[in-house]
Amino acid sequence: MNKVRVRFAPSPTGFLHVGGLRTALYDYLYARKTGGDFVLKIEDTDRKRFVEGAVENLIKSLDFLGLERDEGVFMKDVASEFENEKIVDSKNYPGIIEVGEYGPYIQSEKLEVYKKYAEQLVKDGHAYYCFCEPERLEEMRKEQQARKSPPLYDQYCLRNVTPEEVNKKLKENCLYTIRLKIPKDETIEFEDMVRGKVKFDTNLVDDQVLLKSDGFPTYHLANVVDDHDMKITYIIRGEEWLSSAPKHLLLYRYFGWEAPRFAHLPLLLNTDRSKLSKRQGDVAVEDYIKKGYLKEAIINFVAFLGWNPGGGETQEIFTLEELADRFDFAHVHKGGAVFDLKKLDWINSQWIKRISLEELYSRSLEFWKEKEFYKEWIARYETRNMKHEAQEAENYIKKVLEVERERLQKLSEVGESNRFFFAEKLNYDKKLLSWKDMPDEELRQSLARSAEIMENIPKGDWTRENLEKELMAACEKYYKTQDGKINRGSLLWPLRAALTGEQKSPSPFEVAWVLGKEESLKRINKATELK
RNA sequence: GCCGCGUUCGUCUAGUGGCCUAGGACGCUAGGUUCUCAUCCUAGAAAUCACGGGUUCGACUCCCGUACGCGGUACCA
Repeated sequence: MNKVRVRFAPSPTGFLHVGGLRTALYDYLYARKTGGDFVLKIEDTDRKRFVEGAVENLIKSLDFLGLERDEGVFMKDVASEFENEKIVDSKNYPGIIEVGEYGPYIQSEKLEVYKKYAEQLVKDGHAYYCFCEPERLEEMRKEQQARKSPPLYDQYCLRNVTPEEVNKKLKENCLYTIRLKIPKDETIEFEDMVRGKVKFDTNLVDDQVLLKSDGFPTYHLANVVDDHDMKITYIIRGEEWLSSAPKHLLLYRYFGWEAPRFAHLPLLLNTDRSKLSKRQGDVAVEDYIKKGYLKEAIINFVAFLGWNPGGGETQEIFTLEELADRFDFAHVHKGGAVFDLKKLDWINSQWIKRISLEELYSRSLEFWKEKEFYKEWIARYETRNMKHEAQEAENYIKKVLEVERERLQKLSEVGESNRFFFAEKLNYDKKLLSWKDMPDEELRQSLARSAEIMENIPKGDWTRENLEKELMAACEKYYKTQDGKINRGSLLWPLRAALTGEQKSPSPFEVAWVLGKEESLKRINKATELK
């Protein structure tokens, strides 16, 4: 059996779209699962929609997400990773290389190839030259609409332009296109990997333009030609391509090539069930990264939009490797899936709890750096201008993160609800300190007891565990009621309020641990002096 | 309009003719743990399986039709 070869074929019209990511992901997963090759090619035949920098952006996004490719288009700086492969510089994109023996992997770089194939089709009687002008075509379509008949090219040039006239016009450099001649009265049938048997009546298929008057091929020609050149065995793409599949199948037949298998994926939808669009929220993967979503979460979430591991599996958090291990087309859903942010948020919070503290720190750093309170706090460190201060600041942030991670949904929220960790002084009303309207005297006593306990914990033993142990012991000692219950709030609430100045926060043990002995005692002291 | 594809709790989905008085997850509600918040745990509400006909001893599952949604209908991909 042939090796599985799949490809992701984006057009460089902007950023990586989440729909595109889902397609690329399934490509990647299927290639990994089967031990096949994953190829990246670029479909840049539409010059009107081309966006500068889009190719580079696409590559970087895929790299960032960890969807590694075996072949095709790469950034130049990874050239050294391919030892025994054929590598060429891209003709049209500086800084980009093409790796593999079946290139070019960029459509704009093989224009002559498509032209040659289109002309061969004409020679074989499966395509013809068309000199119709856009205006006539449009009028014709309007008429067909009005007559309620299917909008198809009327084959004017096939019927009325003689071979002699064709030659003459060609010599005169008239603008022309080449159209595919669709046979009449035939049923094109194929087995889609997600939809099963799909049928089309060729009488309703248009004589598609294969070669445009600007010399560029259309998607239909280019796609078929280079999927064949690249020995692609499985075409995984969005459902929007399903209707043009018969044209592609015909092309494979006319060229005498074996057609690959198709898998048409269900669409990603807006909340109103229309095709996912910018209008109703973010569609670029980059936007989600900027909002503080982890790549693991985005991949995890997107993988489950249209696919599931089946068999009563209740676990939903999977790594890329685990997904690759389980992926199959049998469990790809047929219906479109709504992109539900709530679930993404949950998956993201799960991943925030799962990655290492080191990872959490380095990935959240850029978000910290945007916050005013962080900037001010770090500036205070920097004025001290000592080498070890930077390390100290990093350690402090890591402690904050350790305490904060279980309540974080997105990286962008980092520190937001715990600004007291970074404040020079707290602003709060004295009333906040009091637990259930406790009298002043009792409050003073409560804070004094906390302070005393903490004084007695040596700096070296300043851990969350020790703080909790000692403070809890004090609760039992001082605040046990007659019926044996322990009124922990009497000690813990004033302490926590003094430490944070907030109604809600992490526990006093955690806060004191992060703050350190000195700062904790200072804050308790300040609270005591409040009027 | 024409062609194609689809349709199970609000959302993602399990389900491949009897295990389904339809299961899980998110979200929601209630309770528990708890000094507060979050986490965590437990419970609950939530789908007449789009609708109507068949086929079958038996259908969410197969067939036909209808409705609705979406996609395509370009010298865009």
